Order: sequence, then C-alpha cells, then structure tokens
Amino acid sequence: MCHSGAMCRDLDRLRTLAPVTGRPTLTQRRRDATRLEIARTAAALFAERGAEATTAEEIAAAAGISLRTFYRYFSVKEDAVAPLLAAGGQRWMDLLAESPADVPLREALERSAVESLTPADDAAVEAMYWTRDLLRDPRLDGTWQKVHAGSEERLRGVLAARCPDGVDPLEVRLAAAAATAAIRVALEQWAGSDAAVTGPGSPQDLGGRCMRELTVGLRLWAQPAGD
Amino acid sequence: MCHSGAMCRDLDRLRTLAPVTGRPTLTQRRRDATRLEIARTAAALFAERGAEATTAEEIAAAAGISLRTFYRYFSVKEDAVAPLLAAGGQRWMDLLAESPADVPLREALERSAVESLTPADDAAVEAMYWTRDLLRDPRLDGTWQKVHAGSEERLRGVLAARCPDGVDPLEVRLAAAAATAAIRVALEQWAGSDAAVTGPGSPQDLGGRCMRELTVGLRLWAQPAGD
DNA sequence: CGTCCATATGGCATGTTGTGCCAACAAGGC
DNA sequence: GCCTTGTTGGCACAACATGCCATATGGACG
Repeated sequence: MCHSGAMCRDLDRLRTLAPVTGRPTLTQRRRDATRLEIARTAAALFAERGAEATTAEEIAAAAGISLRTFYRYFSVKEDAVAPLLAAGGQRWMDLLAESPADVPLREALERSAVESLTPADDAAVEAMYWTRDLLRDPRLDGTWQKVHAGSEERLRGVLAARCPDGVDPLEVRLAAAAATAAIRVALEQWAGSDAAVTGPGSPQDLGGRCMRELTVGLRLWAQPAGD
Repeated sequence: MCHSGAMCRDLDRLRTLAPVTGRPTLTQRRRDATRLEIARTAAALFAERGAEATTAEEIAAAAGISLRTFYRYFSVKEDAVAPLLAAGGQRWMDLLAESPADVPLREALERSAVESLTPADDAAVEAMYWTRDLLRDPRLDGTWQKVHAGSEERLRGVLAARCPDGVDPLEVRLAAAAATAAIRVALEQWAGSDAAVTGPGSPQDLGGRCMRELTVGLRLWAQPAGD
C-alpha cells in the first residue's frame, strides 16, 4: 500500500515504535483517522465529478489540509480512496483470522467473505454504494487493483499462519490469489449490474458463489479431519 | 489498454476501417511497429536505471521521437513497456484460440500456457529475462496489473467463443480470472526467484502447476466427453 | 499530375502532479 | 522547563500529461 521509499521507511519506523499492547500508537491512530477523513472527502468529490476532473488541490482544500500534507498521506491522487476500497477486504481478513482453526479453510474463507460482504448497518450499505460509484470510474482502476494486490499479499500471511509449517509457499500463494480473485470478481460483477446490496446478484450472493467455485478442488493442505 | 477518450475513439475508427482481409491496416501495422520499438527502448532504459529515474523525455529521445509523440502512443510513462509484458499473454491466447475445440478446456488452457511460457529461441529467452527485470521494478507494478486486467478481459472473450451459448457469464468470468491468476502468480513467483528459464522453478514449470491447481474443480460447462 | 483528405508528427504553452527542503509548531517523555 | 520526535504548510521545481496549431506524409480519386 506504500509506494515512495521515504514514506515507507517512516511508516515502518512508526510501526516498530508501537507499544507492547496490541494497540497502535496514538499518533498512528490519529494518522489513520486523518487518512480516512481525506479518503471520504476524496470519494465524495470523485463520485460527484469523477477522478479525472478533480484536482489534488481541491481534495486537500475540501479536507482542510494543504496540498503538501495531502501528498504526505497519499503518494498518488487516485489512491486517496484506497482506504475505503480496502476497508471491506480488511474486515474480511479480520473475520478470517479470528475464525476458529478447526473449521475447514474453504468454509472459513467463504463464510467470512459472505459476512464481510453483508452490510451490517445503514452506514455499511451507503459504503457499498459509494464503492460501486468509485468502481465505475475508469480512472480508479489502478487503485482498485493495487488494493487487491495488497489484499492478496496480506492474505498470504493470514493463510500461512493457519497452515502447518513446511507447506509449499506456492500453494499458499495460489490459495490467496484464488480467494482474492473471488472477491474482486464478485464486486466487479456487482458494480457492472444494477443489483441491490442484498438478494440475488448482491455482493454477498456473488461473493459466496465465486468463493465456492474458485476454491473447489484447491488442495488446501491440512483438512482438519484428514491431515 | 486505452485510456484517453479521444484516442480511444480514433483507434476504434481506425480499426473499423480495416479491410475485409483479416489483416490490419498498413498504418495500423506501422503504429504497432513504432509502439513496439518505443517499448523496447523504454525497457532497456528501465532495466538500466529503473523506471523512477527515467524520464519520458529520455525514452522519447532514445526512440527518436518527440515527447509529444511518445504520449500519443502511451498515456502513462510506465505503460511504455506494456506491449512487452503483454506479448506472452497474447501468444498464450492465440495458442488457446487455435487449439482444437475437442480437447478439454482445462487441458487446452494448461498446454497453451506451458507452451507460451516455453521460450522458442534465444530472442524469447532474452525477452523473459527482460520481463523479470521489469517485474522487479516496483514502479512497474501498476502496468503489470493493468496488463493482466486486459488479459483477463480478452480471455473472457476467447472462452465465451469456446463454450456453448447460454452459459452463465459469471462462470466464464471466473474461469478467466483463475487462468489469468495462474499465469500471473507463476511469473511473479519466478521473478522473485533466481530460477532459470527452463527446468524446475522455471515459468513453464510453475505455469503448468499453477494452472492445474487453479482450474481443478472449476465447473467448466461442457466437458467434451460428458456434456 | 494535382487535389483532397485523413493521419502522423513536432513544437509550444499550460495546468497538474509529486517531491525535496526548510521553518514553525504541537505532543509526549525525562 | 527542555529535548526529542513527528506533523504541518509554504515554496520552489522538475516531471508529467494534454490541448492546440502548424506542418508534413501518404494514399485515393479525378
């Protein structure tokens, strides 16, 4: 998710300073809050006039920060909406990580995917429709793909933690790629349709189907019952 | 692959002017030749100093064209190498398209993938190592992903032509996504290693394995023997 | 051969992008 | 209080990307 070398180093440094408690630093949380606020501002402008017709300066002004600061949070203008696009995937991975280890991986993948694609409240519904608007902006394709590339990489970590040592890394990589592709295709298919946020053709409907089909037959190392 | 609205219209116009013969227009072929030459020039420079440290003006100068013309061929500097990165995938799709319709799809996918990943001559070997260099440049990630997004979309067309009418478009989409992911993961894995261009760990080795695993269990509509 | 039209190219101007650098300032630890 | 660390904004500036126009180039047709 981090592209400029300098900023990468800074962020990594920050992260290592996190206290023993699992919680991130105060400054870090502030950063995230600011980042999210910029993201919302950018999303509103992008949805209104399109990403092409929106300048970085306008986003910065609307968010109440200077242009220079904007570029400290996002190295590319379009990436300003990445936190929003990535939020769903993050939730997915959190659910997956906390799902009990004795449930078969395929099932865990599918269940957490479906759940993360099911809007829990009105805010989540709104977020999905925003996502759809953003997905339809051709200028944001690159960001969308970057987000999934990041997702896939993080998922590799989550899966690796869940499987016995000594498993071929390529297996893990393929599983992560398949699962990520399932989510991506589901959302792209939905974005190209007029389907609502629940019911047939909805993200959770498509997400479940995609995940099922793409992980069928995937040799997922240890199945709990028959290792 | 085409981003600016104006240029898109122009290219489409050109394409519609193509004569009845399957062959593209003369001007079109010239355009492609120029495009490829720019791509090679850019690849050499990117491989030498990295994409970050190479300006569009340098590429243009090295290719013997003006900066303005460069941006008529590629709307983003990094995309200059896209034709090279896409060449392998194009070959793959060509092989697939001309593979007989009575061979099972999974087998056709795997065979053409392996073949397209097997360098036929010294030039092809060189091309693969160039590809590896480019893949290692973080600045070219976006282009790499764009290329695969394009591949996936074209593959959907090829697959749709091969399967009976009335098949759920989502099925086709998933198959295309899985196959494209297989190629992508194989090449990324190879690029992250020091493996040679043949033998274990080579692109064709990994490509075969990835394609097999990701398409196992994929419900690929009509299997020729038991439709 | 000359005319016409479509396309390719280059040069120029210009708005936008993205970054390095510096000075000012807020926050937390000692 | 002080010092360290990190954030912010302003400024300058190179690079990016595009619109516009003037100029070839090259094929089609009379």
